[in-house]
Amino acid sequence: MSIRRGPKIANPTSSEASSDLGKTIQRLRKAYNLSLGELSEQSGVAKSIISQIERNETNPTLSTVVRLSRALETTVDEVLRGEQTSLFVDHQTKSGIPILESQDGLCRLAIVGPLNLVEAFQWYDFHAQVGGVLESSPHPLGTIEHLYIVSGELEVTTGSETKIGKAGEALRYRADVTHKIRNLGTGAAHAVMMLALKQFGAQQ
Amino acid sequence: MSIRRGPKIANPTSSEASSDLGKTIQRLRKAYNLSLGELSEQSGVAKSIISQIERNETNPTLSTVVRLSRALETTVDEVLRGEQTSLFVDHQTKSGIPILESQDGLCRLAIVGPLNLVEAFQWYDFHAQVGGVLESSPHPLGTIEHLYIVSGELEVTTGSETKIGKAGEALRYRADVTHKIRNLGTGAAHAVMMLALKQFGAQQ
DNA sequence: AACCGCTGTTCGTTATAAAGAACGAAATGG
DNA sequence: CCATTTCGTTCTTTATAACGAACAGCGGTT
Repeated sequence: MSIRRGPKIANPTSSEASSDLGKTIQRLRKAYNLSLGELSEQSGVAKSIISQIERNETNPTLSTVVRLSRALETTVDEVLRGEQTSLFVDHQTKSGIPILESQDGLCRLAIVGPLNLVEAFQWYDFHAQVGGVLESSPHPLGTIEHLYIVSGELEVTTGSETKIGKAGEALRYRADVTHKIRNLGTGAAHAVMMLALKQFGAQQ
Repeated sequence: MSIRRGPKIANPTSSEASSDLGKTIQRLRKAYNLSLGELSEQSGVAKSIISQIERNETNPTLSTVVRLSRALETTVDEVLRGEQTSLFVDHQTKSGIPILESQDGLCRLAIVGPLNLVEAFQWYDFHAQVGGVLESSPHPLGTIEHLYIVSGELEVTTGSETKIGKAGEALRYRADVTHKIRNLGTGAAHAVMMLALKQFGAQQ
């Protein structure tokens, strides 16, 4: 147990690449709302292994990591560095990493639908508990955000304008400025968000 | 041998990540003029393994690839995609991959000196057989190239100007335009090249 | 309850990645 | 010419990554 071959590696199991891979993989998996089984199917990696990787109990093979990062629409390096990006949604950088929870822990964004999205559109599933606030820094110029409120009540502030939407309503607003989504209602809120980047089809 | 577990992987050994890692690793290693033993020492990976990796006879662990790509001053993704960058020297992208041989196979560039170079300077060892031509696309604006000819005779063309240097002479020219180094002499030529990026100390 | 479908975990097995030593082939040089 | 070094490869052994199946923990039905 003690005597190992590698004289350099401090820690036998954890991948030695400082930032724990596991947490990042898990964050991404959850951001896509995938279960271990689903990611296993998508990536071709046994779910038992994914489980172990997420808990840093194994030192995965390169091919395994490649398959996982492909299924998660990202690159190996991106997964490696773990980049919290510190903020919430930051898609400026393509293949940016969507993140799970807002700072207050009350909001949750998840990428919706099939993987392999085209660049121009991004779908999200948005959950906000009472009082939750999601603040996003500006997206690329021309980006429009569509918010379809499934249940609850949400207030959107973009620039200096503020609007309130109730269940069944849809809000549409520019997302190339700082914007906020707030749950001021009495219960949890659920919405579907679409981000349309400028390129083509800014409408619909 | 035949029945494998992974239903997805076509080829058991080769890392499944399309571009053969091995060739890239080897190209980088040779660009740094390292032997297997030396790279082994620098990276902490057994040289036998590096040998196998270079011949795509193994499916390396992530940590192994990380250690190698660190020692080779690059990133895992860079190594993965193999990116020939199609051209010869292309340092625009930091952590760019220096390449071994010119298209005609007659020139050879090798990074000189210790690893962990600072950004602003790059040292190369340059060998050109008779008739060899090294054509480089422009480096970042303001970059100046210094060529100290150790032996042989070289002709440098930068923009529209052409000069010839003999052994013991040094040429200095702008490298932010397409430039060519040609060995028109009767024997092989050997030179040391320094690339000075604009930032500070364009002279020295 | 017992029964599903789902989650994530653990277990047993097999193939193999990694290390180090040993090897043969060039290159060096005395 | 035969020793020495250095190169890359091959060999042997050990630890373990990956798999699939079996498992435990939960909600939700009938």
